[in-house]
Amino acid sequence: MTNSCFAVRLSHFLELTDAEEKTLARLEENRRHFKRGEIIREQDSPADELFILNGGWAFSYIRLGDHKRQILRLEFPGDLMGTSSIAFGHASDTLVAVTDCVLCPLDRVAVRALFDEHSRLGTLLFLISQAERVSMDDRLASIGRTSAKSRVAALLLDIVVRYRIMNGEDLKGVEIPLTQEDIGDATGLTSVHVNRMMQELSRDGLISRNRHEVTILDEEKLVELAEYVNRYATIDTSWLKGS
Amino acid sequence: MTNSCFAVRLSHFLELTDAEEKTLARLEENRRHFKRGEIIREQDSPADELFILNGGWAFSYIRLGDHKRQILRLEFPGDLMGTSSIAFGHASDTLVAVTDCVLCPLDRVAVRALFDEHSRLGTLLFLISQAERVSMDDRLASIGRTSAKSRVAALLLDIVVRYRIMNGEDLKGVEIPLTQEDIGDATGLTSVHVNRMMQELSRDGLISRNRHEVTILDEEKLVELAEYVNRYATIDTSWLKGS
DNA sequence: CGGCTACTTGACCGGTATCAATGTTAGTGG
DNA sequence: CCACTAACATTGATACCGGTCAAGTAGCCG
Repeated sequence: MTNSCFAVRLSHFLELTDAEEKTLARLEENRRHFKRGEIIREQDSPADELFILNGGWAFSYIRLGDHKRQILRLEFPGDLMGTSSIAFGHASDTLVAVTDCVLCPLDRVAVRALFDEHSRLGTLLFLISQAERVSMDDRLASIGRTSAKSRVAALLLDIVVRYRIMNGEDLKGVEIPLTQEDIGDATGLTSVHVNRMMQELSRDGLISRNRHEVTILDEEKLVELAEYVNRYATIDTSWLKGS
Repeated sequence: MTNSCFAVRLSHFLELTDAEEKTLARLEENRRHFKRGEIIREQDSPADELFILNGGWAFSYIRLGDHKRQILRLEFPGDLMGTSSIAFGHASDTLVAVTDCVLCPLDRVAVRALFDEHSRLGTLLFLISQAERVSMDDRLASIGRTSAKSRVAALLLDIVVRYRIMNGEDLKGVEIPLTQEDIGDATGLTSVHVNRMMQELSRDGLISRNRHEVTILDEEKLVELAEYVNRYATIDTSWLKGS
């Protein structure tokens, strides 16, 4: 029995062999804890490690000159984060714990060993990184080419859809531990305007809000408004089947 | 002597062994030609192949409802494109030839074979895909959090910087075969506003324009305006050295 | 020469940002 | 449990960036 978050995630894509599971479990032997709001790793700092997020929410962001910030990705348990240090000797983004978090650091040498010893897992990691790239493509299109309201809708949908992967497919409501300023930094808006858009979404009957909990009331209309595509539903790993 | 575009690109990162070079060269045995403006692959069409771009410029885009388009990436010789089909059985984006192009298609089986037989190359592909992701992160920040003028400046800089990789580091001017509408779709602006911003950049003495050729006059100021980071310059593959 | 397609320009509009004030909630220490 | 405080959410007034619409111009290719 493994309690490797990463192995659980990967097994959603592919049935893993015992050897593969064992290797993955070893990656999570070291654990590090971070408190809510704590910075895990600072942009531009030297970094040759990446992290498996074992518990909690985190996000990454890029800081631009004087007070501008772009949140790049929300990270959920099972996500591999801080992967930019694979390509650079330093961090291209800042990682911050949204809630209390448990992380498992690994270094590049471990990544190389994984690719050398379990090329199928390496290929799977490559596949997943491509899927995440597509997800970033969608975000880019959302921010570049849709209205404020659609962008907020798309972010909320993405959160719910990803939350479901680990917590059950029939979930409608999520406690979102982000401030409206965070949501603004993720969608390229101001917190003031995020507030107005969320009120409009409520008024339209697409969502309801209670404190930080957001519930999807009319998912179909929300998907249409956001022009959202659920990529996670169509991932195809058939060509990796059979070790 | 190889004429594999891809091998040349990868050898910028790492000194390749003969066996690795030979394997890469085999990937480019099939070539397919596309004319300027021709669509290589349509969004949502079934697709289990990806392409090495051997010659010419191409780009990928996502189409959103009624007439909205987000250009995702410009592709230059040596780039691997259409990689979304690795994770999905279909294309998440449309690929189009900007100029006449030569492409080498490969399928997912070939990718898996590459990872199995040359895990170091697999790791390198993973590394490169992470570097490209960071580059997308920068674009996201540019579009989400900077002004129209900065976005156009960032796109121009990115084109010049990437063009230099294959064509010489001292280049200042590039013939850009994109319409202003294309540039708008890449930066999240309208063609009309792109036009205004490019005129401003000229007026400010940062660039000069002659037909479709753009010349960088004051790179330092342009970098500052765009808040541009040249990631290509800091890629670190030292941990892959030694097979 | 004619008919595209793309670029340029100007007038005007609307969506989102900005600024500022107030209300609300969560956290802290007494 | 309450008072105090800081952070966050909400609301309104106003400004401005970039979009929209429309017309005119310039290249380009048959």
